[in-house]
Amino acid sequence: MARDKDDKKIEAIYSATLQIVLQSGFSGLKMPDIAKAAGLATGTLYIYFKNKEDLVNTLYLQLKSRKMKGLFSQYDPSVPFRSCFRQLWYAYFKLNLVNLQEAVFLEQYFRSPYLQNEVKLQEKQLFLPIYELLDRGKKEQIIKNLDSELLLVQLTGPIHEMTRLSYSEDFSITDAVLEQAFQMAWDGLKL
Amino acid sequence: MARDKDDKKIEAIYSATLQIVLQSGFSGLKMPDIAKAAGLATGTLYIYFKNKEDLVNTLYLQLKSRKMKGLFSQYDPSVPFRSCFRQLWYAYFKLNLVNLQEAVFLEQYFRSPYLQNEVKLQEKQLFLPIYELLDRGKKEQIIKNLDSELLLVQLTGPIHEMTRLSYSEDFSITDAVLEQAFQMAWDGLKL
DNA sequence: TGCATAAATGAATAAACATTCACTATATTT
DNA sequence: AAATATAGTGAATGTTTATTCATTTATGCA
Repeated sequence: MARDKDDKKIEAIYSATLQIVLQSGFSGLKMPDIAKAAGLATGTLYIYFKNKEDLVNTLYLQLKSRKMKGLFSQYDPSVPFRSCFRQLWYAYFKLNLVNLQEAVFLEQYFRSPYLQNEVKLQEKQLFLPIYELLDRGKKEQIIKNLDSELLLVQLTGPIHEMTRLSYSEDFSITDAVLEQAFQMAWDGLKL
Repeated sequence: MARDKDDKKIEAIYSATLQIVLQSGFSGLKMPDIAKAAGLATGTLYIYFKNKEDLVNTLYLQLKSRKMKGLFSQYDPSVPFRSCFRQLWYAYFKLNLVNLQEAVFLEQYFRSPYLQNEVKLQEKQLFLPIYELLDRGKKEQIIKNLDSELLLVQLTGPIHEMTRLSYSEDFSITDAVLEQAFQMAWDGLKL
């Protein structure tokens, strides 16, 4: 045999891609730029990925699986409703905030020509445990008895928005701010 | 003189651009496609706009001014706080929903290489009357005394999210749903 | 240590795309 | 109705960007 492929290089490519997408969107994403930012030659990208589309789609799947892990790794549906809710809210928030790059990539991916239709459907399953939790809260008469889609929008919207804000502005998200945001989310949903 | 430039053509170009950005994002925006969708020859685009960048930036300014008008045309700060608030919330919602295409364009524009730095600053002024309204609500002890940035996030986030949802899913936004969404927003903010 | 094999390189090529331009069509003016 | 000035056209051109490939470099194995 000979040299092995290098996992660190793959990570470097992913990281470079996310960085560029954050700065310039998908329309600013160029293979030579990715290579440069990853400290590689252009051709090297084609050893690890068949082409640009493959790179983008593989990265998407990668992020999705990380997202899954981050969101539900600590989740325990057996504790009281409000604790569940709080745990998931914080997990979702941190997921988005800590990895703004990834959040922006996903946002852009979903409006790009790379998006495959099947992917769209898969995405919904990711939130299945959350839908279940909301149903439970309605049954236990703790939260408003509204369409789960609407409730979810109310929950994720401010988080996504805040994530965006935290990057462009100098709005620092302290623990206190976080708790205030959670309180507003809760007040909006609770009966 | 001779033929006049045709305002309908400019509108067709704008409309085609918005449509494509909605479907494929900025990275899917190609001059030949714009021309085709607008029912024009490629070259015609260059009669109305210097180049692609000019087209995109001009459209941005256009949308921004429409947004301004739509948001504040009915606004009357002399009525009671909750009425003001409700009026602006609905106005902002309709603005986003009715013109999903425009909302997506703006979202993408702000992550594109076309974004000029000055534009970023101007954008904030657009919301000045809203900041004032929030300050008033805090002073009158009607809403929570939190950072306006945070309050705004809580308000606009779900609206943006819902707008996105309304396109991709078959989630129909009836008057009842709208009122539920408003109620949640209000419950989140009120003291 | 040296051979075999695959990774890595980056200049060369191909493909995609923005832009131009020689030409045509049409409206306005006299 | 002819003259003319400008809009409109789309194939041709130039530029940017994705991809390939001949060559070099590094690694694992005998």
